Amino acid sequence: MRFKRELTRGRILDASYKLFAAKGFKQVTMKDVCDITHMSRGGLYSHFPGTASIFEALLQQISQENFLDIEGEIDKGTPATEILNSALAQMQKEIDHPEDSLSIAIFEYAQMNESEVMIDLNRRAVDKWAALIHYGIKTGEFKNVDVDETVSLILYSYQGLRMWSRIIPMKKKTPEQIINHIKKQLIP
Amino acid sequence: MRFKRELTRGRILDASYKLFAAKGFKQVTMKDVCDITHMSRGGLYSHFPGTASIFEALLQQISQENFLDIEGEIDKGTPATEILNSALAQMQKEIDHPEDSLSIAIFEYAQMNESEVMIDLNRRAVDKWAALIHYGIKTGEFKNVDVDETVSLILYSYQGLRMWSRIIPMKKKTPEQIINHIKKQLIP
Amino acid sequence: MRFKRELTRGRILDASYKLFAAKGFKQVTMKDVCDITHMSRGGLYSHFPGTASIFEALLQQISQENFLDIEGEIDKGTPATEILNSALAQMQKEIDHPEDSLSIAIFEYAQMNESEVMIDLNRRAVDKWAALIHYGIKTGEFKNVDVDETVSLILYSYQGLRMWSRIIPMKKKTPEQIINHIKKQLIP
Amino acid sequence: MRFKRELTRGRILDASYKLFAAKGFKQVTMKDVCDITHMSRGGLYSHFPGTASIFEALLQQISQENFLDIEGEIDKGTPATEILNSALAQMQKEIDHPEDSLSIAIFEYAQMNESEVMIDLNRRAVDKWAALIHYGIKTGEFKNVDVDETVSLILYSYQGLRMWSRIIPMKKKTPEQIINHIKKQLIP
DNA sequence: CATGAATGAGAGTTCATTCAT
DNA sequence: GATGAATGAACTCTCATTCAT
Repeated sequence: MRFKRELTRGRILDASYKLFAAKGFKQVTMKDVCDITHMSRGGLYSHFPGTASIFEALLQQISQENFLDIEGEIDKGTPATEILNSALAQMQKEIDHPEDSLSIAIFEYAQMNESEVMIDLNRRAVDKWAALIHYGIKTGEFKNVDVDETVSLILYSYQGLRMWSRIIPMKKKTPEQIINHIKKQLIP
Repeated sequence: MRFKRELTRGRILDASYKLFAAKGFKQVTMKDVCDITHMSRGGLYSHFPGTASIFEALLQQISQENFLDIEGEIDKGTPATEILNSALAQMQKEIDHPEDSLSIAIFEYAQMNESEVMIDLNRRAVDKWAALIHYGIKTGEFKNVDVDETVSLILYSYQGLRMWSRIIPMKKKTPEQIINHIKKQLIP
Repeated sequence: MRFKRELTRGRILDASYKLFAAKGFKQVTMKDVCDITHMSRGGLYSHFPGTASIFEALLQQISQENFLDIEGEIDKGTPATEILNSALAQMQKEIDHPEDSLSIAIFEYAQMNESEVMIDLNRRAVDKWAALIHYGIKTGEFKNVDVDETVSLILYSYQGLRMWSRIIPMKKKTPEQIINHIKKQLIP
Repeated sequence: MRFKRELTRGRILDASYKLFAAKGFKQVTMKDVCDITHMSRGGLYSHFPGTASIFEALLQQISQENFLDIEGEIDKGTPATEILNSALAQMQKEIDHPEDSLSIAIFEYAQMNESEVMIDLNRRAVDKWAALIHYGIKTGEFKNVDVDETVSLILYSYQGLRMWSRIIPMKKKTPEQIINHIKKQLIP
């Protein structure tokens, strides 16, 4: 039965991903999840004691899927420019399809839960980007920029973009401009 | 009695500003507003039919208060550098005191209401910054940057900063770095 | 409106007295009270935040109604024997009509709430009976019994009686026997 | 397999005894029993269809264990005083350790189930004590008291004591006083 | 107009009980 | 038989909203 339990759990997570992506964190109720999964109240509660718990499981899953393994690529010796392009492409993709991303839900969740999770996620993102830039500078592919400053610039302009792209219609070229700007900072 | 009505309205708006700043938009209930204003349910409803309505009145008020009248300063011939510094200082102030700002509430409100308000606010911000940068370029104070790109950079990195500063503890120098970066883009 | 509020409150208390007397404390839900008072959920909750709160109000009321003012009678100089007879008659009445009494509900409530209320009620009962017996001894109406022991005997056999009379059919003479026993202890 | 079934049944009864003693009857759920016995829902249900059924089995068991076999002792010719002392000692023990006893659970159960069980238990207790007192009177060890009255006094003051000792902190000497009182009634 | 009592919809949560495996 | 996943009923509690006074 272990197996069936895992299956249901997976089904719940998949379904609620869609809910959270569409509605953010607070707006999703256990009833919503019941409805979308066609499960009963009690059944759902036996898997997760609340939406926060479901969301945390999703965060776990996401952070393990590890969108782009920058450190791994560095170790493999992939050129910094190539890694940068992949990472930026991924960013662009998320901004272009904001409805598929948990960004807003994560933000709302973070607001309500003084959890270390966000601090952790942030720190890991900072570390990744810092590693990439250091690496690019060392290989001579990147300009000798202020690493901290550049990382901040990348992360926060990205966050700003991806959150507001959910709110206001954004010209297609806007994220491209930001991404270009970042490239110009780094690539000679 | 027109006058008294306006007073009460003002009292409601002042009180709810605090609520929205502290709790965001969705989390504020009409009951909260009743409690904080010591008004009766019916009384409050006779002024505003719901929290959205209160919030819209606040947005109105804010956009009229017009934090920095960039166009006005340009007309007065204030040096572009000086206007820039004021504008950036204001940004920094808001980021340093995120608990006083409606940023998150605005964001939440925008998410739930496909309202033109956000688009409008955004367009006006874009226009202001574009005007400033054009002006600075014309007066020779600013470098000949890509205006659109620079405006996007400023606005979205600012949004990213001010929203995430509510969520994760941010090093004091982080906003300074972003602001410095912006200055470096513009000022030779 | 103060007046109406008090009226409703009284209505709720009257109705829930019946419920608690019939079903004990735990078994009564807010829904039961809604049903019996024909009030809505929210309306009821605006008066009392839960069954415990209603019950506490009832206890308050009861302890103020002050079934028999033993101290008062002593001050008035009523003969001890007469006071004793009244007090015992009252006990008998409660045991004969157990369905009208909150005894079981009080017991259940006490079990769930480490409240001082029970300790208080108990202490007051002890004090009353002790005062009466001391008084009777002083006036020479009562035998020179061990006051503490007699009070314990009275109170606990009474409690035992009134609780078990709810559970098992009790011969009419059983409480009479106990009461007679008590009288024999005290009256020469 | 008959054997294993009995074992499991015993395990369930032992575990639920603790639950009932700690929480009373109503407060114990089938879930609690599952948890404490580490059994599955279905497994438990295949033994007992509900908490009432478990409790009834416990009552059965208890009444068979026959805490003190008064009739047996009488038949053996044990002196009435000795039997009385044992019986009272047992009472005192239960009052001193109310947390080990089902008293409250029994009471709650009786309230909810118009069952003959309580009437039976009560009748048997009455019979035992009556037999003992008659025996003591016959052997000349006890005074020639009113048997019915004395039995009522013993049983109900005992019930009162043991139930209220769960609710209010009771002075150690209180049960001793009651027990002494009983002894004084019987022993010249 | 203001008041605040009352309504009722709906979210959260817990369990007794069933049933496919 | 045993298992434990799932169901669904029942309860608690909170608010937006209405309406008699």
